[in-house]
Amino acid sequence: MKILIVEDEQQLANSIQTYLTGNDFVCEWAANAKSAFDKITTYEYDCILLDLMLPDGNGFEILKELKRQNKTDGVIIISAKETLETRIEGFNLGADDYLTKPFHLSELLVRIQALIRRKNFKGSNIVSFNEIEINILSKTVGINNTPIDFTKKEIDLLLYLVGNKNKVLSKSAIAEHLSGDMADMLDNHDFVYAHIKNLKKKLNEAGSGDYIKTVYGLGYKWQHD
Amino acid sequence: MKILIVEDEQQLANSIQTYLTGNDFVCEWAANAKSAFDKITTYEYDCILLDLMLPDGNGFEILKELKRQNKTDGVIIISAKETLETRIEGFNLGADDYLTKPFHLSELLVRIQALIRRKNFKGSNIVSFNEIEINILSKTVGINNTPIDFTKKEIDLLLYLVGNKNKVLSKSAIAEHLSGDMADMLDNHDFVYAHIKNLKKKLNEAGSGDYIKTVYGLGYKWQHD
DNA sequence: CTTCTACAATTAGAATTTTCATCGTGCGAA
DNA sequence: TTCGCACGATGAAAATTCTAATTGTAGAAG
Repeated sequence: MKILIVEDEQQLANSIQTYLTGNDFVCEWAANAKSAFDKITTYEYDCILLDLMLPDGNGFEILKELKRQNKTDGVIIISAKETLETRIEGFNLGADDYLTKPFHLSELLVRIQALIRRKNFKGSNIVSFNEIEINILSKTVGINNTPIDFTKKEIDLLLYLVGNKNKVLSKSAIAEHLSGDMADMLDNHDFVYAHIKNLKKKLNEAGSGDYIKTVYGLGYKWQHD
Repeated sequence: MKILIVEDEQQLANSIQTYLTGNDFVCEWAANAKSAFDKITTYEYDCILLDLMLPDGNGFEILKELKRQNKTDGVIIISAKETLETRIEGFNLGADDYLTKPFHLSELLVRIQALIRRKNFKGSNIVSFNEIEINILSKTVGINNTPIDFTKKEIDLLLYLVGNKNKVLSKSAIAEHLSGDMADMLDNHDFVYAHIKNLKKKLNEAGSGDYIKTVYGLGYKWQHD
């Protein structure tokens, strides 16, 4: 895990570096905007800690450049400015997190770890489980190395169930999950029956039967070891 | 805006209260778990600041009670404990945010404001704009007081455009927004054309023409004052 | 001004998602 | 055990979303 620290105060940069190195990260340091520019265009980092106030330029310029290069994933802004505006501008430019100075190093560590977890999950397009292998991007599922086509909603449902294995998920929870953003509550959730049925059917045909259990009155669960 | 401060250190509670009152919030203070219990079952708060370590009980107990009462929306945990575990447990119990002591009061304010914005946006199902009024729940849109039916994706697109008025949104950004979770990048985004066309058509028929401008080579924008 | 190219609009149709009506089944009460 | 009822399953139709093929057009280049 490689981290770039863009920060002009040497004291702070040093203590961050020491702390992170002690937690198995590899750190590099850029003390000004120019140096930061050079590094981000040349190397790849898992995470960039970006101070907004630099001696030779504004951190937002760097953020814009990162956005142009499509590398905003993994940026944590570190700033003493704490107005809502700068915060919002940071997020709009694609930063992932925002930390106001002064902060605890442990707080920083937690956020870096959370960010890397998010990033990895987002980056990897394969989720596998027993004889089942799901490729989220291509919307295909392999069962015992035979490819099966599922629709987007079917994969979504499958992942939701698998991700909560041995836990009962209510019909309304599933409905909310599948329908994405818009909240429901008073809506019709019967389409869940249809998706459950289709998913069960396709799994059966592929030989992966009986993972999905109906729990009468409560919902469904993915049952397994 | 009413805020409950659950915190046993009087010094801290006082300074929070003073600061927030100065920023147009109404504050109440609970110095222990028992008092907090009484208040949350009796009154409604827009936001609850919850210290985890209290003289007569653990803050998690209060959080559980809030969950049981379905009032977890608006809880910010304030704690000196800063392990990943307590943090995760807090989020699992439905807390909205987590702040480690010591913190800046301005940081707290920003978070409260962000939280209340989220909460309001989530709670309200009506978004209105000029002669257009959108009810997210019923998936209906009124234009000049005439109801028009849009599909879910059409409303989604409409809201996305309106929410970014006068900003150009690229085709791929729109595609990503509409398709929900799954990341694309290398995928076909032509379905955006279809939705844009349908939306334009329905808006036109309702007499609200010409808000959506095509910006050649860049995307689309909702143009307005 | 004409041509060329890349992007956008349009249309029809395929695939998916959702709704609706009907039927089957588990579980509690008599 | 049998009945009744609420919940789940099913199949087919309706609605929506997405794809694919075609046509139209803005803007750059000659």
